[in-house]
Order: sequence, then structure tokens, then C-alpha cells
Amino acid sequence: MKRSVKSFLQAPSNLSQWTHNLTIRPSSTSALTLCENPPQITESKHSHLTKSISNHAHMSQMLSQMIMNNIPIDHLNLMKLIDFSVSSHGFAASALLFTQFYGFIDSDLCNSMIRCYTDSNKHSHSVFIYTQMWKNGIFPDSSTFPTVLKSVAQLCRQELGKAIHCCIIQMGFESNVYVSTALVNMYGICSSVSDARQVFDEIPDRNIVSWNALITGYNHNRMFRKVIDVFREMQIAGAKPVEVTMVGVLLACAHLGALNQGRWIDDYIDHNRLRLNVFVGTALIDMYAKCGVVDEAEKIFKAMRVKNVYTWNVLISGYAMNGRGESALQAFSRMIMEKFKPDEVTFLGVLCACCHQGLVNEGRRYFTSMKEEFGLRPRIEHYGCMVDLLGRAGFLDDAQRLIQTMSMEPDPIIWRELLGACRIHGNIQLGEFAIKKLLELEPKNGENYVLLANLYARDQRWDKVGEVREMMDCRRVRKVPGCSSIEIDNVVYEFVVSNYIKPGFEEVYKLLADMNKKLKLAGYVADTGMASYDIEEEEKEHSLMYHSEKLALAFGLLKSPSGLTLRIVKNLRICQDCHGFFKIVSKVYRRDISVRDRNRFHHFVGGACSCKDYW
DNA sequence: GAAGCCGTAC
Repeated sequence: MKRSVKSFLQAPSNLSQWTHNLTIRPSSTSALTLCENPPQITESKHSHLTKSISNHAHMSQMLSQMIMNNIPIDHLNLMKLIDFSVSSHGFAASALLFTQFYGFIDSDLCNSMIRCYTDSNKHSHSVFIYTQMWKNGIFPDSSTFPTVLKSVAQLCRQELGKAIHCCIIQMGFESNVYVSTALVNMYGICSSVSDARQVFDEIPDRNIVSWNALITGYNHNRMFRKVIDVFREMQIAGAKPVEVTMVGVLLACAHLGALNQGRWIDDYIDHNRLRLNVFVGTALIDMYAKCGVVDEAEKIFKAMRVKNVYTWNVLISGYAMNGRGESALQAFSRMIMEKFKPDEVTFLGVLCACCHQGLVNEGRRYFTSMKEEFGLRPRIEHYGCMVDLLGRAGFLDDAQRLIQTMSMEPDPIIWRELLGACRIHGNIQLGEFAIKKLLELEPKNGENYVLLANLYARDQRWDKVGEVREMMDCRRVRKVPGCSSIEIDNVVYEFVVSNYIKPGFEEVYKLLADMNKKLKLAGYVADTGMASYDIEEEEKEHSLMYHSEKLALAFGLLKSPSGLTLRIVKNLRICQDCHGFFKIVSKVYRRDISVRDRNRFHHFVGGACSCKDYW
């Protein structure tokens, strides 16, 4: 049964083509009887063969010789060949033909193929082999499930995952920690985190990998508080975290803006001799930057010996979001000097820095150089930055023209930015055009209507504002409620905008009322222009008074010692009025306040904001 | 054999 290697390597790479030819035969015989009449191979020859085959450079050559000379290949080497042919760019089909060449396939071979497909991101192929196993009476075993589940997770096919879970239970593999950990991971990635938790709870001998899979699941579903809870739970259970665990927990801290928690993790890494590898280091920089402590982020960056493009990117965007555009651009220059190759995300940070700083010319230059000098194709996010940069700076025509030149369809964010720019610069006509596009794409997003109402309110066109309100009622559109949180003594408190006094928080409302009086004497005037409804001034003022960020601020003033920076995280953008209010509070109450809103940071010190009122 | 990794425009 001679066969040329050439035809073997030219096997079809298309799945349907080769599956068509495939006959899978269950193997009851030993895997080593690959040939009908295997010639004897001495032990030394065998070991030589194995060694040679493990050297990828000689693989094709060896293979060719073996086939030409009709030398049988034992099971181990066959596996290696499959690994090799899959890993070396799309020889997957050849691997299968190879087994066909020898005429049979068994569960080990299937597992091997599934693993190779999974590792090379061909997840549907991986699932296909799994289903073929069943069809051909080859039973999956404990090595089949972890890998196929990984592919199922990547494909986000939860119903398939559930079916596989049933098989696992029926076959009695659920007590296998590898299998059940893979299930936890699969459910977590497929957004069925309660199932993940349930499987996790039933693992008898869970280990650090199982814990990490659970954390990954919570992070994936943006349940960041749960991640912190799980980390505490781990410590009570005596599980020893590893670097991957810390990365997961830091990610959660970064999203929550939970600085104290994050600091605690930083110390923990230090005290428990966990490595400050590039993943942990980058996650730390990101955490500090997202908690508004750029100096700490800088320190970590300087202490890191091994850096990569991610490390630079978190530093650059960290500077950008904290209003340190100059530092961001300097970091970018240093990055280039140190011969790191910037990628799309690097330029997102750079453009974002220009945008927050209003550096229009620089932004235009970077946008061009990204394309021309670095050969990177702008993605919709880059256009997003540019539209925002141009629009906010008043170049509405340029922004509109840029949208027209985009090679992709503008998304809601792009139109919302244009609308926002129209609101700032009072261009009702273009704003109406933008909102039309926006509502086609996002008819249910309350934020869009609010922007539109604000556009009209700026012009005192209360009839139009009323129309927008009616439209919202009629379409049953709800606004996302503003929600702010503040961390006091390691506990995160959340405040939602409301006009009635929450039981237990009476003093917060009382303090706010007092502050209002005090600040008015210091020159605070409620900015009612953005309270978009046609209501009496006093009423507008009242509705502004209980914005979530103000509630969080008053609570922070009550519950923390003087001198401590108040750190507030808000789900939406800070409103114009609160921005002014916070500036005066920082002066009158001599408190540094930092607010992380949906877009960026505002650091209020001594009556001024780091954004220099450009936001 | 399982997790595995850090960054992304309003």
C-alpha cells in the first residue's frame, strides 16, 4: 500500500470534502496493530524514529521516508504526526487522511484530533469529531470531554454543552476533576454562570484550576463583585491562588474601581511570592489606572522587567483616561524608541488621549500615521475617537465627512458622538440627522432621547423637548438610572438617583441640602440647562440635587476622615451640574475627589478639574 | 489531559 507523500500532503483542507471520504471503524484491537503485516522495528530504530519525529524540521522528510519504505508507524508517533500536521497550518485534513491511510481510528486518535483542532481554534471541527465518535460507536473517555468542552465554550453552544454534560453524568465522569472543571469553564463562558457555580460546588476534589475557571466565568459575565467574594471564599477554603487567579481578581477590581481591594491584592502578590510576570504586572497597571491612581501604575510599569505591547497599551490608555494626555503621547514615543511595535489598541489609547485633551492636529496626525507609517487599518473604535475629537472641538463638518469615508457602517456610538457634539455646539440640524440614524439602530436606548432633549433644551425649545418625552412614553423607552458607588473601609456602597430619602441614609440627604446652601454662598449656581424638562427652575434644581454622584459624595464626606481622597465610580457620564458642584466642593471642603465616569476620570482638586472642563 | 492571562471609541 504505497502512497505518495505528495498526495497525502495535498489532502483537501475543506471539512466536508474529507469527511465525505471518512470511514471510521471502531477499534477493538490494540492501537499498535496499525498495519496488517507490520514489519519488525527494533527498539533502537524505534527510539530514533521518535526522536526524529519530535523534531518538526525533519518531520516531513521522515514521514516521506517512512511511507516510501512502507515502515509502519506506531501509535505514539502517529499522534505526534497528527499534532504536527495540524499545528503546521492547515494540514488537519492530511492528518485524517493519514489515519485513513492506515485504515482505522480509535478513541485515542479521536481525542488527539479533537485536541489538535481545539488548540488550533478549529472548534467546529473538534465538535464534529466528537459527534462522529458517537455515530461510529467510539466511546468518549475522560480525555475527550475537557477538550471538546473547551471548543463548545469557544463556540458558545450552551445547549450542546448541556447535552455533553448529560453524557458525562451518564458515563460517570462528573467526578473527574478535569472534566468537571472544563464544565465550569464551559458554563461560565456560555453565560450560564449559575450552572457553572452548581457544577463547581459539586466537585469533590476541586483545585486551583477549578477556582480559576469559576473566577473566569464571573468575570466573563461582568459579575465583578462575585469575583471578589470567590477570592475571599478561596482563602477561607485554604486554596492557594496562583498568578492566573490574581489576574482575574485584579481585572474585577479594575472594573469596580475598588482601589483598596486592588491595593490589598498588590500586597498579597508581594507577600505570597507570586511572580510579577507580564500578565500580573499589566493587570496591576491597568487596575491602578482604572482606579485613578496613575502614579502607582507608573511605579509598577517601571518595576517590570519584561514588558509587551499590552503593558504599554494599559499605560498609555491609563494616562489618557486620567487626563494626562501629554504623558500618554510621551509614553508612545518611548514605546517606539524602545522598538515595541504599536498595534490598533495602542493607537486607540493615543487617539483617546488627543480626544480628551482636545489635541485636534495631533490626533489627525496620529490617525494618518497609524495608517501610513504603521500599516494599521483603523477600526470603528478609531473612527469613534476621531469623530469625538473633531466633533467636540467644533469641526462638525470634518466629523461628518469622516463618517462618510468609513469603510464600515457607522454604529450607534459614532452617531451618538456626533449628536453629543451637535449638542455642545448647538447644531440642531445636524443633530436631527444624527438622531434619525441613531434611532434607526437603537430605538430603545433612553440615553439617545435624553441627548436629543438636551439638544433642544439648550435652545430653550421646550415644545420639542416635550415631543421627545412623549416619544419616549409612547415607545416605552426608559432611561438607565444613574448609579454611583464609593468604597469606604473596603465596602462598596451604591447610590441610585432618587428624589425620595432612602431609609438609613437620612443624614446624607440632610448634608446635601446643607451643602447646597453653603456652596451657593461660595458661588455655585445650579446648572439647570441640562435638566431637560420644561419644569420650574426650583424643581429642576431639586431634581439635580439627588443625582447619584452627589449622594455618593455626601456619603463619602460623612463617612471618611478629612484629607482622604473620595473616589466615586459612575455608570453614566457625570452631568454638567455635578461637575461644577464637585469643583466647588473640592475647594470649600478641601477634599480631593476623583470621579470615574463611563468615559474617563475627573480629578477635582482645589476647585479645578483635571479635564480642564473639556469633556 | 482542565483555567491561562493583561489592553479597545460615547
